[in-house]
Amino acid sequence: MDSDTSRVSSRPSSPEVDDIFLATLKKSVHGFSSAVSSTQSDHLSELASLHGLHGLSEEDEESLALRLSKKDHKLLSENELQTIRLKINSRERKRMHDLNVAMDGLREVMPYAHGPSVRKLSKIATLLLARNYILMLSNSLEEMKRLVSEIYGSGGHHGGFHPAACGTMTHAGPVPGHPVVSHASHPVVHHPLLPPAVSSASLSAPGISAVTSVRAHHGLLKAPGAGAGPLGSSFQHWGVGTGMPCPCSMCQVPPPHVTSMPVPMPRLASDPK
DNA sequence: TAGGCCATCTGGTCCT
DNA sequence: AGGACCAGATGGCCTA
Repeated sequence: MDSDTSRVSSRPSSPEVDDIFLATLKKSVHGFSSAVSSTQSDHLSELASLHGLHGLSEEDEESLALRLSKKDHKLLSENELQTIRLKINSRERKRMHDLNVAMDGLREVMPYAHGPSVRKLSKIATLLLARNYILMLSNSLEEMKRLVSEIYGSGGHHGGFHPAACGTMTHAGPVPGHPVVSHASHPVVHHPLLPPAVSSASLSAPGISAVTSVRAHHGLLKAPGAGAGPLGSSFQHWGVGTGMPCPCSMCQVPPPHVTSMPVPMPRLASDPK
């Protein structure tokens, strides 16, 4: 959708239907259906009359157009077909709009600078960043588990720790040095998922420089370091104050299986594509 | 002006 | 059969 706020305002992802319809008509005049002499309602009303239907509302006419048999479709004029096409287009727009909403939701939870002065991540950058973020969090979790095992033994026993102690530790908030610290509420951060060139230096630059840098380094987003993950093995996970991992069960959730390669989305049926 | 990003349209394919 | 999904084409907007 939009790559910056100015484009958000000037190019909404869901333009008014009237505008779209007018644009479509305008395109039709220059396109395949150049003879637009009467309204779609007129044509559908005529067709409805053929089917013994009268006094149709606009919605009725639209649904009628969609329920017509193939035989009826052959009888449709270009305008009726265009009405159906508009309906299909509308659905597609809605689908893409929903996709963009989901993409915005993903951007919101990404550890990246947000705000009116910062350009939105592009879709591809958002997806690549999300992937690296997930990999990084998975690696962090693995590291946590490893340290817990080292400290409390292989049995994973909590020892003298009481769950109440959890509230005073990592659950209270992001620990300095932890990747989560560079979250949306911190506009200027050292970005854990990006190469140094696009981390603190780039993000601290005003305006578009941040994402411009991201775009200039797309390739770097694609390949997290093998084994060490996006952050490398030297990443510091634990609180500076306590230096102790949280031993509670929440911190020991089995990590998801992480692969170093993108996992293809499952397509339910056999898809030759 | 070229390139990047995006929204939209469109036709094809798959699924329910 | 209708809707969802997908990918290619197209054109607009913006930035360097």
